[in-house]
Order: sequence, then C-alpha cells, then structure tokens
Amino acid sequence: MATVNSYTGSVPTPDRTSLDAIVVAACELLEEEGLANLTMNAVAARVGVRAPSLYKRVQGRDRLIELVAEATLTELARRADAAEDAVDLAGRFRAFGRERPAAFQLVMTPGPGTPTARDEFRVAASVTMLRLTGNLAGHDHALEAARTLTAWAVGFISMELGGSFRLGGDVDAAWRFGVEQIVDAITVTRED
Amino acid sequence: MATVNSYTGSVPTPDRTSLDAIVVAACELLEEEGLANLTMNAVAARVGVRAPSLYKRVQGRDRLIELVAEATLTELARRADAAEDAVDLAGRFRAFGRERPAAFQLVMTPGPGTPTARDEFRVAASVTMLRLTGNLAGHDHALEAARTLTAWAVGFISMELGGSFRLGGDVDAAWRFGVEQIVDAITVTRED
DNA sequence: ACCTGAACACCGTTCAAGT
DNA sequence: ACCTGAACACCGTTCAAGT
Repeated sequence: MATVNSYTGSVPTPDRTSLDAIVVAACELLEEEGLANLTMNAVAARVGVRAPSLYKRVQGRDRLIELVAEATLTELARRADAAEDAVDLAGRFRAFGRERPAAFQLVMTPGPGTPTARDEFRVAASVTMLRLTGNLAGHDHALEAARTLTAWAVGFISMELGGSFRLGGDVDAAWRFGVEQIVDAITVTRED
Repeated sequence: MATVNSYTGSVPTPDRTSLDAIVVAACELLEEEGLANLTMNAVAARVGVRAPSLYKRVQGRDRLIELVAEATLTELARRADAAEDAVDLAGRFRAFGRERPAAFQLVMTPGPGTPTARDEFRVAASVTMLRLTGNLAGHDHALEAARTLTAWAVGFISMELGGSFRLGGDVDAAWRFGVEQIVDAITVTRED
C-alpha cells in the first residue's frame, strides 16, 4: 500500500493514528467488506480510535474514498511502469483487478455519485499505456489506440469480476483472443 | 419503463401502490439521485406511501435494486433486438448508457456487493450480440467475438460516463475508430 | 389486507467536555 | 492538540396497532 502522507509532530500526547494508517485500513476494508460497508466506524475500529477522531485527519467519508482511489491509482501506475509492452500491460491490469477487485472497480468504473480521484492521479496511471500504444500505433494514433485497448481491458476485467461471462467458454482464451485482436488492430493503423 | 408485474386484487381498501410503480419510481430515483440515494424512504414518498408499506410488495432494498437491474436489462434487450448489425448494436448500447448512465453502470459494472440481476435477464440482453457477432466471426468464434466487442463497448461507455477521457482528443472519433477496428478484428477471424 | 407510527440498530457528522 | 461520549438527522427493517 502506497504512503499517502506522514505526520511527525511532537504533541502533549503522541498521536494514536495517522492519515496513512486510516487510508490503509480503508483500502483493506474496501476489499474485505465492499464500498457500502466501508464505514467511518469500521475504519476507526481498525486504527484503534473512535469515529469522530477520524475527522481530525480527513474531511469525511467521501474524501477518504477519494484518497483510497488515489492510492489505488498510484499503485496501479507503479505496476504499469514495469510493463514491457501493451500485452504485458493489459495482463498487469487484469492481475491487479483480480487482486483488488473492489479498488479496481472504484477507480475504473465508479458509479455516478461515487467520489473519484483527482485528474493528476488518473493521468499518472495512463502515461505508460500511452507510451506503449504509441510504439504500436505511432505518435498520431497513440491516444485513440490507448483508449481502444484501455476500454477493452477495463470492460473485460469488469465483466469478469462482475460475473458477466456466464455463457460458458474459456474466459482466459477469450482474453488472449481479445488482446491479440486489439493489438493487431491498433498496430495496423501505422500503415495508414 | 418495462412492466415488471401487476396486481389487480379487489380488497377492502384499494391498494395505494403496486410493485410496478415502485420499480418505476426506483429507476427514476436511481438516475436523478444515484444508487446511494435510492432509499426506501425516497421511493415510498414518490409512490405515495410510507417506507414500511413497501415491504408488502418487495422483500427489501437489495431485492428492489435487483428488480431495477432486471427491468433495465429487459429494456436494453428490447432496444438491442432492433439492431441491424454489430456497429449499430454498439451504438445503441452507447445511446442507452448516455440516457440512463446510472442504470447502465448498475447492470454492466456493478461494484462488489451491489445486487445483480438474475442470469436469465443477462442472457436475454446478450443474445442479439451473439447473433450479430456470429454473422461476422462465424459460429465457432461467436462467443469470443461477442465478448471482445461487448467488453470494449462496456469499457468505453463506462469510462466516458465516468469522465475517464480527460486527455483531450475527439471522443466520438475514438468511438468510431474503436468500433471499426474491433469489428474488423473479429471479422478477420473467419479466415482462420 | 394494506397502511402506519413507533422502535431498533445502524449510518455520517458535529461539538462540548475531557486529558 | 488529540480524543471521546452524547447528540442530531438520517438509514433499513420489524411489528403491533389501526382502518
């Protein structure tokens, strides 16, 4: 889990928690109990204080969810950085979605009304995709190619996590089929 | 809004609402206020009763959300039926997502813990896609092709609705680029 | 037979009072 | 300066009492 902030003030009584510990606890609760059960009470219990104390570190539940989304995107960007090519990158997205399905859904397909990460965090998570699709599609088509591959990967992973693939068949084969077709398609564009 | 059920019993006092009216009110509230604000109180107020009365028609909030998801898939299936080809179908998905973004997200990318429609409703919404992609990719590849196109369309629409396309560029052009590339890609498969 | 107010166990959030 | 219990306005849900 990425470090979000740190406090080291020396005060009469030492602090019993930190913004960092709160965000980490919220990330854990998100996966274990789902967004609806990510409550201020549950987070407080996990970090060892009472709910009202959380408001010394974070404005409220919505802001806490934003911080969780931003920590998730930071981690996703970190993993994406190590990708060797577009196929590898798509695979890393899928692996992340399976490890942390609730966080993945939170950042990639937040429902209307769900707090979302600030733009800079979303951009950070997409630069590697742009670089790698640019290698395939050429500079002029990098953005469209990135959108095509990202949309497909996000849709596939979301549907997989949501149990939308219920007609049988080999889901892993469908993934490989899809990546291959999409990468071919956006690579062809170079010849235009 | 599709009819979900109907009650016509003649009783001492005429019923003041119906399951149908409740589901319609819930669908409206979902779009206007978001899933988090789709409360039993709000639904009850809209149909003209108090919250406890709703429990005469529906087991609880989770079941009501399931019924909303199922009514949404029924409507989506109805619109899909009229599609002429895969490109047209993808366009109808996108139009539906823009008209009813919250319902679209609810059925296509429900977060962990969100109540979901029963299988039969999801299947009904995917038969047209299977038929049309089968025309392109051949019977043997219909399922994989349907998954590729559906995943891409769902991902694209979700990201568009969630405001994930913030790097500028022409989003409509990216849509047309994407459909064309994907349809080409899954059509090629026939030559295997 | 449906509808209701009251009640219960929860939420998020605020705030005066403790240390 | 942080932490807390109490309080407030909300939730979803149950149930006895009304009509």
